[in-house]
Amino acid sequence: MQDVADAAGVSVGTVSNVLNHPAKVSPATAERVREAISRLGFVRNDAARSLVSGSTNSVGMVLADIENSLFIDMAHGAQDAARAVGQNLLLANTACDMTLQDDYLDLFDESRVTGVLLAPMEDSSAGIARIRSHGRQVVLLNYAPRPGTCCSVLVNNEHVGYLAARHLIDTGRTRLAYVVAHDDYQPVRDRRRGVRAAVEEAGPGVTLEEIDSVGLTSSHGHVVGQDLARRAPDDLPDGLIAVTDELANAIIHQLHAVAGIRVPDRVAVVGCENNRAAGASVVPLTAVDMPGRTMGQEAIRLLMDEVASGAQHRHATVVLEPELIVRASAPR
Amino acid sequence: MQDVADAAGVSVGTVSNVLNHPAKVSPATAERVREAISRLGFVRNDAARSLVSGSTNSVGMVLADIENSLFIDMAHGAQDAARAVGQNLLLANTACDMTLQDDYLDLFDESRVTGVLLAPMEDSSAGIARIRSHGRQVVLLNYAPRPGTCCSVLVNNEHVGYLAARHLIDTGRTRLAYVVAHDDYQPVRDRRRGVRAAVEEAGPGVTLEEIDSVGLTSSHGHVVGQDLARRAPDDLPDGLIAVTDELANAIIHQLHAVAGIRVPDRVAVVGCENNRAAGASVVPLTAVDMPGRTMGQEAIRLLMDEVASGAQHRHATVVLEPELIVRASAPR
DNA sequence: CTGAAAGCGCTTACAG
DNA sequence: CTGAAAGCGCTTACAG
Repeated sequence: MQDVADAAGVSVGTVSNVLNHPAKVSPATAERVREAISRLGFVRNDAARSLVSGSTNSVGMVLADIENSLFIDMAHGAQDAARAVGQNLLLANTACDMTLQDDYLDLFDESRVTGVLLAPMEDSSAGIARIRSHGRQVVLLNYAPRPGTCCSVLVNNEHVGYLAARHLIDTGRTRLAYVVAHDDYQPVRDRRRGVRAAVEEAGPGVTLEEIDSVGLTSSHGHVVGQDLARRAPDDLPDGLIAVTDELANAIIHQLHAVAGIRVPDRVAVVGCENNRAAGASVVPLTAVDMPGRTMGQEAIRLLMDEVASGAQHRHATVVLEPELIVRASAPR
Repeated sequence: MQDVADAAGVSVGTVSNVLNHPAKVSPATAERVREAISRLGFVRNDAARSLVSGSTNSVGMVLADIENSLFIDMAHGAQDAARAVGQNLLLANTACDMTLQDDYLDLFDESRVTGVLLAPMEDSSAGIARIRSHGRQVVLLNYAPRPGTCCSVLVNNEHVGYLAARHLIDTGRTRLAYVVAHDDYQPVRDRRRGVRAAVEEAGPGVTLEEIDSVGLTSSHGHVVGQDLARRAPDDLPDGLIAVTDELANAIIHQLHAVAGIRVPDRVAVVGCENNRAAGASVVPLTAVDMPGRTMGQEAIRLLMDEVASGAQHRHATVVLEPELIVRASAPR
């Protein structure tokens, strides 16, 4: 910066002003300074800048699973909203590793980002409390915070489960099964509640069986599908809800393509996320859609609200409603 | 930091030493300092730190399309390799927007990251040259740089096309079609060359038709599929290569599920990326696999090499070989 | 082993 | 409108 100042025959204060407060500088001087900047290839040092100002123009977003299109959607929405308010969005993927998650929270904390968006897979109260205690703002996505600890954007996951089960019941299915795993993951737990509520509401004509899967991914779904395929025909459910799309698709594959148990004729299947792959599967998947983009946008809005209002900020929770997307695996 | 020093009854220099060079501090003092740090919730200011040291512990990665599992794989590989050398990986998604890409390149440049990994969709020489001229190291992924301008990690995309076509020819298909779009995207162009080479090599018994699609996504594939389905049976190719998996899956869907033209019996189909969705489609997709994780790892390796060797660094290009994954859409 | 001091590259009142 | 100076929070030789 001193070099630029020398080259333009001004002081560093003036160079700083043309960069930050152009109105304070005469046009002629500004022009000379700009010319010097580009001639010398000067790049403002962000570290020094944020050291003085105490803040940055970046929002950090920590995602538990960048493979999952829901998380990608949240990142997209957040990115759009962040840019609209002049913030850059920096992404970090923890791959469900809590140590990594803590590292990234600390990294963003140390680098004094404007704030942090966190979409975790496990309770993260400790990490949140840690960086909040340093004054770093955090908004939680898709995971309810301890009451009053921070802002959050949630989907009504109970309603996700409810919509899925209700659709099956409304289309005449009476023997429902709910395939679930990873019950310590809050959204999963909530969906179960909704499934149960819909079944109870339907009365004694509808039964619910809960099938525990070892995990939430394709390979786990294949196992569940194989088990189901080995059952006596009378033991088969006629409507199945899988807590993730990936699970649903794998089960459909085993049932429909491998074992010849027609979907949806014999078993109708509903997924719970409406991931990118939902429409592309063997039998296009009926699924309850999670509004990822909107979640990301809302999260940025809450974060900027909090940053702007300072001490008088009140934490808020935004709960978005899911929507059923009907496809072939469980038609109308 | 001064607060910590006061609380522990030492100077700030000593506090800095327990953080950075614990060996230089007596155990008792160090303990007192650590206690003060945690009691006061002190967080080291990264900006000040990097202002002094002139560098950071973060690598920035700019991705053109976070929706594409190839890019996600590259991020994963890079993340693993980065952590192994004590670097954090910061991700930025440009959603194929070159303005955004330039913004993020500049952001990482200004924040003095250790280096930048860039996986673009278009020629990015200008941006690369700009930040390289400031001494910022860049490694290009999946896009060949102007010769001698930076390190890069590529896949032999010509061989991708070759493997796809060759597999169809080897399994007895003689009327090949290659569905392509976005020919200004280097990997796409390279794949075409490979397809042509395999067909020429096969001699006059094998023909190749090139079908121009408007774009690379599902909706474009549906259009191509519909057009094909309307053809007279004799006009149909018996082997089809789509330049992306997404295109391939959409075409299969139209042909097989909608129009009743059996895949692979009537038309065998091969995709060119082996994306996450490849195995989950109506007819599981035979595809040429791009080694995304390895690409990310190699990119970090090249970057750290360059950082370590300074002026005497020679740019290198790592070319990884693709591999054919045979599934039902084009069996052995 | 510990402390005092310089300096990293900026921004921001404050004079002029 | 412009310049000189202080200070942001650290790290790093250098004395002691």
